[in-house]
Amino acid sequence: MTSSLHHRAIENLGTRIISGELPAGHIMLAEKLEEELSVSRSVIREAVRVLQSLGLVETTKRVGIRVLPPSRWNPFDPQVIRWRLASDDRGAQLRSLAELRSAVEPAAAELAAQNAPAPLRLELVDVSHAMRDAGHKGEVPRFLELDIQFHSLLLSGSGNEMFANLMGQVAETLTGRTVHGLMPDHPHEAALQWHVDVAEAIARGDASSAREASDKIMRRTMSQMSDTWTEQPRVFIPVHR
Amino acid sequence: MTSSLHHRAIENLGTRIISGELPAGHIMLAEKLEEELSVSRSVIREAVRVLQSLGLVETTKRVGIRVLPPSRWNPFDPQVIRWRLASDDRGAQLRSLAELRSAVEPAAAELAAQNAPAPLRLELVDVSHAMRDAGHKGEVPRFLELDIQFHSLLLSGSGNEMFANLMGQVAETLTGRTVHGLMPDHPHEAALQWHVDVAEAIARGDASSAREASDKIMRRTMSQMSDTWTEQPRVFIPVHR
DNA sequence: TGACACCGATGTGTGCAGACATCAAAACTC
DNA sequence: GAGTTTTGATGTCTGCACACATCGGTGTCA
Repeated sequence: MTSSLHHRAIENLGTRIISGELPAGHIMLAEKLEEELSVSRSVIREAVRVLQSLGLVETTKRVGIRVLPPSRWNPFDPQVIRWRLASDDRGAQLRSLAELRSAVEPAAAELAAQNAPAPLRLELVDVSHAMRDAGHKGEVPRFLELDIQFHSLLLSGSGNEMFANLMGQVAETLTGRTVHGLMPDHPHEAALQWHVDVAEAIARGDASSAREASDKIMRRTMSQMSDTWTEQPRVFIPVHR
Repeated sequence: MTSSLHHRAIENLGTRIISGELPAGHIMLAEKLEEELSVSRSVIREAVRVLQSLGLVETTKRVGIRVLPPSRWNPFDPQVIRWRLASDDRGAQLRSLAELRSAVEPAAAELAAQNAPAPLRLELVDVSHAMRDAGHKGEVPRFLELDIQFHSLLLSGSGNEMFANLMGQVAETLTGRTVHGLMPDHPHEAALQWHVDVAEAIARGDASSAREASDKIMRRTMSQMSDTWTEQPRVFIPVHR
């Protein structure tokens, strides 16, 4: 069902808005969109309604469908993130996600040490050991898979559904990092040990150690990635009063 | 346009799903919804599309409109958060937001110290001083207003649009805390000073001090609020493979 | 006789076309 | 300039054709 007309219309407009092809303030008419995409009124209307709920457009009678500025987009929506990752803003989006991750994961580690169910703790330890092995052997694809699983378990184990929801985005950034050759074949030895430290601290319920080790991982990750996006301009969203 | 039929339909179904009145797995028929809400097909269809994009329902031909379990909801969507805050899950939602905030704000403080534009830094210092005054004088409404502004400026100053987007939710939790009488008339003296410390550290570009002071605020806030939600069950979202 | 694969009937979402209602921007009048 | 009318876009309603997943019946084979 991923190629319904409705879905394709959303994809078409969403991509074009976020890429900047349809700039903020640009006005579209439902009728024009109908013929442009060769679909009926209902398809366009339903698509516009979804884009409206994502903060990408607003509709005004007697005017049309107005494209909204980036400050109005919902930056947490998975679709918006995906579109931004596919646009020129890719670097800025990756940086934002990395910053969010590095803030959240240590907190998730702390919470997981306090709340995670026992089986999850055991699995986390297993995965961390397997990561170390795969890292030593230079098994890149297997390492990536374990890496994703490790961080997913960590976020999920926090028992905070917002943290857990970041699993998907984290997986995408980790995959992207590997695919784009930003990962060495043999991960840093200390980083491997930190993953084990996080897992074992969580296993024994040591919240502050878990946070500390996770924080080390995140700080290293950030410093590794930061040179990729030093050129990305930052966006300061005004405080509305 | 906040009371269009479309909007009311979304509101009606969204609240009922998140409140649990329409449980996961429950199946609705578009036709039934039409007569139940006394609106036409197009209104229902557009509303269902939006709920679908929020992860609240899925549609299957020959079956109907199926309500999805909470693990599929987009926990970052402002509407979903609002509906959860209005439901029995209120406590769990507040806890999740507080945990997210306490993870993000220190990171935002660190980033703001590195990146915030100069005028924003100055305003932050002014607001922190005004907060201290209002706190001493026991001016509760003004303090709340300044508190919201302080934390909004902080998040906005990070230059991370995801952090900045949390302004709305933070404002709502701060307001809720005050309205529900969880805030003393005279805020803790140390907490007032910590706000000033954060602002001044940001003003002079001292990232680690800014983070540290912000961390103190967050840890105190968490320990203050934690007794309110100790009974809330945690939800562990399974890791899909 | 029983198990299993096939296949058509059924019901529901998806997509289409056209009409009228509504309402805010724009044009007009005074 | 203030108030009024016109206009043109979205909002809402309705009837229809189509796609297609599910279910139950039918036929085949062991």
